[in-house]
This record gives sequence, structure tokens and C-alpha cells, in this order.
Amino acid sequence: MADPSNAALRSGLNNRYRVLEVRVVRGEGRDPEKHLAVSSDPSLGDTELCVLQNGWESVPVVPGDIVHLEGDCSSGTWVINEQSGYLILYPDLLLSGTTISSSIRCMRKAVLSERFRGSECGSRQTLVGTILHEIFQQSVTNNLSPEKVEELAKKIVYGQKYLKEMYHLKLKQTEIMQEIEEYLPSFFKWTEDFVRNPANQNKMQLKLPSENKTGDCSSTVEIVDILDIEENIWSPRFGLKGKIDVTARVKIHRQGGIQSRIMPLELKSGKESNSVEHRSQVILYTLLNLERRVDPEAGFLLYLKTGTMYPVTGTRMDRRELIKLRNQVAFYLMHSTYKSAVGRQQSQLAALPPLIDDSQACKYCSQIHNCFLYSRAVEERMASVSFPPALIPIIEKETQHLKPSHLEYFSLWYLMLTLEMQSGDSKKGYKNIWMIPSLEREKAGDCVGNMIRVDQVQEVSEGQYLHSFQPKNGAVPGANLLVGDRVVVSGEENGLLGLATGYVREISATKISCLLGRNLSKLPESTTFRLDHEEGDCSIGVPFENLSKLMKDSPVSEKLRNLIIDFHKPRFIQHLSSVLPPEAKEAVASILKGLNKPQKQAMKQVLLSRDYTLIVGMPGTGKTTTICALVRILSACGFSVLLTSFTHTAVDNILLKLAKFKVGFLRLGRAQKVHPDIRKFTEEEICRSKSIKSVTDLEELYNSQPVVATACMGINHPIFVQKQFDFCIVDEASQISQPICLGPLFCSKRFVLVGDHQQLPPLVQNSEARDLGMSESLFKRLEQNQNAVVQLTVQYRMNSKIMSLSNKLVYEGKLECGSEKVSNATANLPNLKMLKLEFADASKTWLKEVLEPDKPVCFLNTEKVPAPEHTEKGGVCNVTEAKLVFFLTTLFIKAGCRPSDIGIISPYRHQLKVITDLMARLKENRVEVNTIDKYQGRDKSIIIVSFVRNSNDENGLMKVSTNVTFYDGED
DNA sequence: GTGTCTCTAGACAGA
Repeated sequence: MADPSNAALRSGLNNRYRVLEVRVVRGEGRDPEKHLAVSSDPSLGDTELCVLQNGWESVPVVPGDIVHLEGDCSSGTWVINEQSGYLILYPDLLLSGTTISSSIRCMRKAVLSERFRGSECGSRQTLVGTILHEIFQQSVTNNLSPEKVEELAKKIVYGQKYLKEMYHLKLKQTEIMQEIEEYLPSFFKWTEDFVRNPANQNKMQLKLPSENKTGDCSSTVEIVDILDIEENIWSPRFGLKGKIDVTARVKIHRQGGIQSRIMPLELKSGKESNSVEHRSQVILYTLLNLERRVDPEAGFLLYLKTGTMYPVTGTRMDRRELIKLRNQVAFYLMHSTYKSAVGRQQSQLAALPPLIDDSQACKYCSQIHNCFLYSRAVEERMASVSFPPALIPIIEKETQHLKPSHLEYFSLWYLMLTLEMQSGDSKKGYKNIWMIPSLEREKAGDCVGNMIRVDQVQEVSEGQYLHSFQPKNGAVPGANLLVGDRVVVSGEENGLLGLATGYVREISATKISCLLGRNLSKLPESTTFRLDHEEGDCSIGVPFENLSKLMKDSPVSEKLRNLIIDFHKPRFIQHLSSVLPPEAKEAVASILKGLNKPQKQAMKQVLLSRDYTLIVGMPGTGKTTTICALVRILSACGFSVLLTSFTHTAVDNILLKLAKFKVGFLRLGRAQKVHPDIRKFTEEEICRSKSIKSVTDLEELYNSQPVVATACMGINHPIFVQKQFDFCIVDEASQISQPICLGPLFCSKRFVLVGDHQQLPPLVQNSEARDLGMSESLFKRLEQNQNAVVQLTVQYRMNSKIMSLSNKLVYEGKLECGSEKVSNATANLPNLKMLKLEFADASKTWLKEVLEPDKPVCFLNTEKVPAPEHTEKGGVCNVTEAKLVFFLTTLFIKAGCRPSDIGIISPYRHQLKVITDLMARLKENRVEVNTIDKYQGRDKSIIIVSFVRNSNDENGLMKVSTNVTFYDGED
């Protein structure tokens, strides 16, 4: 939960204290207080006292927590009370203004929204709101005349930017335009009142908290300048983040004179409510402003429908209550699991904030499904939780479609996902950006710091700005960032965190160019920047969302629940003739001709399936070829196909093959991540080249191809809301965790999983989650239904001797060679004879054996060399073994093997680094060195495995195997 | 025991 290391503790402005002890103090006739023993000293010496009074004692702080303290500390004592000071719990967890203001009404919803991000699926009003924001922001920045504003509105509505969302919501551009038009008159009125002619209109009461004058003082407010729009501020001081619609310089005219301030202006396009939620948002933005400028003390709330603007002053009391609210939300987010005090210390899911009984709020709540689901699956059994009586029958009704097995599946996976998310927390997250100086992080390889902006900022497309950065001194450190990586751009100076996000477009020795979501050209030229590799936790959103979807009361979800949770037997039809259209017969027959027996069997099985098929692709059995043939056959039969895999690379491998045949497909996903030869099939490229500008055009594009391909995390694309596919094929399925693999299955009638659970399972970091079964893939789970399984057993990668190793160890003799040629293949080492003469020496006979092509598998025991392992900070390595690997590599090259035909793999990254450094000495450094994970599914003539481990307890081994590929080779 | 990895826009739109 909390970071156990104390390295991050510090005093000063952005202080971080560890809470060592919490004591509740009750004096006679006095309100209770909480006394905390805290320390900002990494060795936890030097304790200070923090006294919480006047309501602050309710902060749910426990020993071990990290807190930030604001206020005064005199002689080692902090006092946080009504008048002064703030305590921020888990300050490195930044919560957004909207999260906190929404928690005023229902904290449960605020917490659920942080987990289930995609549940807010948008509506007409929200889309109109977003577009209006943009029109307003651009108009005021450029001070546009009414005619120009009309023009701008048309440009935005009839442009490309919001097409996807309109398609998603099935809205027409004309409808949106009509609605926008209705807002324009009040918008012009506002401009007249506050920007062009402020002196004699709209008297507005504005009393700043710092003024102690009593009585009303009428004042007028004039907006002098728009300094920024969509300003993004992260505040690790208050544990807050947010985007401020408009940052304005205002002049306050009052009797006493004129004051100038920089204030946040929040736009609302809905009903003019001036509600607590809206006002709170503004108050939180005034706090955010403290990161970058003097306290604005107030901000504005502007309702675009009427053009009415309200001033919002943030009093100490308001700020205090909002911070306390933030602390509570943070508490719930950080304490989503707990360990039971009794028994075996197993983690359990904790209760969420209590359900509220407010039919008005629940009516429009986007989290209602998750709210009821969690209460039913998790909280119902907790003695400590009771539901509002009126809600009990409603919860019952809304979840009655779920069986106990379903609720159990949900709560188990929810727990495992939460645990996995927690174990990533300490490494990931944004906090390293403010907790670790760029120089230090640069060494770790996740950051490039001390850069200045060069060249003009170019607007490449709507909302995408190309920026170039150059290190102030020296060159760009190699390999810290890669093209396509997501980055966060911050100022090196305090307060300029998270200025913009985007991704790397190009890297050279002297320059890094990035596409960013905001234009940073207004910042002073002297600003120095740091670019941090974004390692956010957005990945965790998709599986939670899929899990929630699986529990929905819909036919698709019900079918999947039956198949996946309750193991209903997959059904098959009897005869091919009923699925195979006569006109497709010829085409199908000719595709089948190129396949071997088990591959043909796989095609047949898929065509006959009504639910699902599992294809076991043992090593070298032509998985890609099989999938490619399957897609061709399915589309020849007139079926639509959704083709996915865990990685972009795997998707593109199939598409590269498919592109050679006349099968059309649409590739979704960011073009940067897609193989260059496939980019022309991406939505992004097609939209650009065909200049798609209307919802109809877009819809046509989406419907134009029967085959759609994407990485399986990319299922939040609007196309999947509207379209249902006949078949979904998931490659690499044995490596994908269940809740992620589920995603694409929701949008198809039948599915095919391709994988091999004998190869690598899904990666799980958290050991408790792993023990609970998180590394079981959907492929493995469903494999027990043998009638749905087809095995590809004919392989073309290994000769008979290498194959027999696989067969004996893993595949129970099922693998067979595709041909005599495969079976007898040996490594081609033309210079071997010459080389052997050098080994006439008897002590080197082992080398002869290693190099001998007729002995393709060779284990070398390094125990007596000796070659002990080393454990370092970065992991385990074995230098002697690395040298040996290098030596063998040079020998194979001398013997005539091409460097690109040699692959070196190891389970340990650290070892790879040692080996890579040695390989740098080679003239032609084309030997590939990679982890086992990254190598899976590839072929090389010679593979050298470095097992590394060699300690006293276990013997380390090194294996050298030689193999030759004729089929499916990528080299 | 000392590890392996991919994907991802996301804070805010309104009721």
C-alpha cells in the first residue's frame, strides 16, 4: 500500500512526513484531538508532533502513512486547526477537481469512477459541452468578432476532431450545429459585458477573503487578458490535479482602486445552477493556481447558456472542507484491500464509501451498475456494512441475473486486479516526476532533462502540436526514450509539472521532437524542460471495465458468463454445408490446399463452431499462416472478422501476410505503433488521405471492410459500440490475462483463441494475485473443454533431435516434423572443417561437440569452470557465462554462420546487458540478444541460452542448441 | 527470492 521506503521523506515546501504513531487525545470539556508522531527524516529519527483539532481529527490517518503538512511548525509542533494548516493524506496521489467535487454528493461514485474509467460513456449534452468549450476558448484567446466565432463553430463541428464521438452517439453534424447556435447570442453578450465594455455594466460583488473590510463594496470585474486555456496543473502539495478552462488576468475596479489578479474561469454549458459542486471545482482551481502564481483567492463560474458569470471566493473554511474530502477519497482509494488480522494474512477487498439513498443522484449516475455489483458481490457478506433499507430490493433486482458463481468470479478478479495494481504503484505513477530530480531519473533511463525548446511550434493537426527540444548541454542520452513512447513534459522549475502530454515523434543525437496536446510556445524561452516517460496506470482501467461488462444484464454478457464462468459446453453444428455458401466452395478449397492436416482440421472446427474454438499452436507449427488462412476462408464465406492480439507486433505479423492476398482490412490503433507497411490501412492514414469530414463518410469507412484488426486493449474504439462481428480471433491468447482477453469477445458472435499454454503465461507481478490464479489465461481456462480444442502438431522449425527434446519435456510426443528436409536439417557452417583443425588439442574436444551440426542440442555444465552468479541491484547476472556465450558466438561466426542467424536469450535482463556489452566488440554486430519473453515465436539457426543461475544450492546450466528453419522464417 | 512484459489519452463534458 504505502511505499515502504523512507527515501522520499523530506522537509521544506514540498515536505513529506511518515506518520509513526497516532494517538487520540480526549481532554475534559475539550473536543477530541489526534496527535501524530511524524518524521521527515529518512532514518525516522527527529520526530515532530502534529496536532489535529477542530474537525481535522477525523482524518483517517494511520501509522505508516505518508502525509504532507501545510502551515506553521514551531519548535517541532504542527498545529492543524480551524484557523491554519492543512494535512494532505497520500499527497502523491493526485486527485482531479471533478473527482473531489463529485464526491460531495456521493463519495462512492467518485471512488468507483477512478476504477471504472470508461463507464462514463458520454451523451449528446457532454459532447455539445466539449465543443462549446473549445469554441469559447479559441474565441477569447484570439479575440474573435461574432462573425468569426460563427465561422469557427462551423469549422469545428464540420471538422474531423469530433467525428468519432458523433459516430459513437449516432449524432448528425447538423443537429450539433443547431444546438451550438443557440448558445452564441449569450456568448456575445458575455463578451460585451466583461471584455469589451466592463466599466458600466454588470456590477458584480467580489469580496476577496484576504480583505477584512466589512460591508458590501460594489465592484466591477474586467477581463484584461486570456493567459492560457486548458492549463494543466499538478499539485503534489495539495494532492490535486486539474485542467483549468480559462486562466484570465482580471482587473477589479472598486472604490479603493484597481486590483490586478490572475484567476481561473470555469465554463459550464448546462443548467445555470451555481451549485456547490460547481463552486467547489472553482475553489479547487484556486488552490491549484498556488503552484504557479500568487493566491487568486477567487475565480469565476461562467454559464454559457445565459452568459451569466458568478464570482466564487474560496474561504479558508471551503478550502479546508474540500481538502478533508480529498483526504477521505484518497483514503478509500489507497485502502481498497486489507489484510485480515486473523488467519493467514490474506488480502481481502475493503468496503467502498457507503451507499447513499438519493434517488435523484442515483437516477443519472453512470456508476450505478458497478455500485450495485460491488455491494452485492463484495459488501453483502461484510458484517460491518449495512445498506439503506430502501435500496436493498433495488440492488436485489438489478443483480438478480447473476448467479453466485458469477459474483464469486467478479470479486476474485476484482481482488486480483487490485493487488496487481498496487504492486505496480510504487514503480509506476507520475510521482517520480516530482519526487526524483531529472538528472537522477535520466540515469535510470526514464527521463531526459535540462532541455530547451527550439524551432517553431507547428500545429500538425487539430490539437496536436509539434515541439522540438534540445539538451542545454551535451547530447540526448541514448535509449532513454523511444519513438512512439508517451511522454509528460514538465518544467524543471517548481510548479511547472505536467505542462503537457504527448508522444515522441523523432529522436536524433541532438534533438527530440514530440507531438503534444498543448502549445507551449507562450512559456518564456528560457524555460528548461524535462521529458518523462509516461508510465501511468491507465492499463488497469481496461480489465476492470471488461470485468464489469461481463456482469451486465445483456445477451452477449450472459452468453460469455455461461461459457467462461460456468463452463457450458461449446456447441458445434454438424455439417459444413450449412455454413459454407456454395459460391465460396472453390475459393475455400484452394486456400485449404496449402495447409497441412491439423491446420485443415482447425479451419473445419472453426467453421462448425457456434461458440468458440481453441487452436493450440505448438512451436513452429505455422500459427501465423493458419490464422491468415482462417481469415481468408472466413471472409470468403462472407463473415466479418475481428482480428486481435495482445501486441501490435503480433497483429501486424498476420496483417503483413494477409496483405499479400486480396483480403481487405481496417487497422485500428495509433499509426506510430503500427508496422510501416501496414500504416496505409490504419484509420488515421485513411482519414487523412481521403480527407474524411462527415459522420457518413466515417461510417462508410468503418463498414467498408469485413476484417478489422486491433490490439486487444484497443477495444474502446467507437466502432465496437455499433458493430457486431461474426468471428473474433485472438492470437497470443495464452499470454493474455482473462479480463483483458474478454474485451474483444463482447463484440462478436463466436471466438477463436490461438495460443499454447505450455509457452509463457500472462505476466503477473503481485505474488498474492499469482497465487490466487491470476496467471491463468482464458485459453487455459477453456482448454478443459477438449471438444473445442484443435492442436497444430506439424512443425517446421526444429530438426528431429531438437524436436524430441520438446516432445519429451513438454508435448508428450505430439510434435512431428513437417518434412524430411525439416527433420534432417542442420546448421550451415561452411568453415567448420578449417576451424576444427585449431581444436586438435584434446582439452578442446568439448568445443568440437558444441560446433558439430549433427549434435544439434548441447548442454554445457559450467559448474566446474567455475561460473558463479552475481547478484546486483539491477538483478542477477553471470559474467563468466556471458564471456563464454560471447566466445561461442565468435566461434560460430568463424565457422561461417551469419551473425543475424544467431540468437542469444536469457531469462534475466541484467545478463542480456552484460552480453550486449560484450557483443559491441564484434565487427558486424547483428547478433540478436533478447529475453525469452521477447523471442517467443521467432526463429534463428542457432540459439544460445544463458541460464545464469549458478549458486551453491543449484547447478547452473547453459544450453546451446542449433536449429534450422525452412518455413515461416522471418530472417 | 532477488524476474519476465504489454497496452494505454484522459480530465471534463451534463444530470
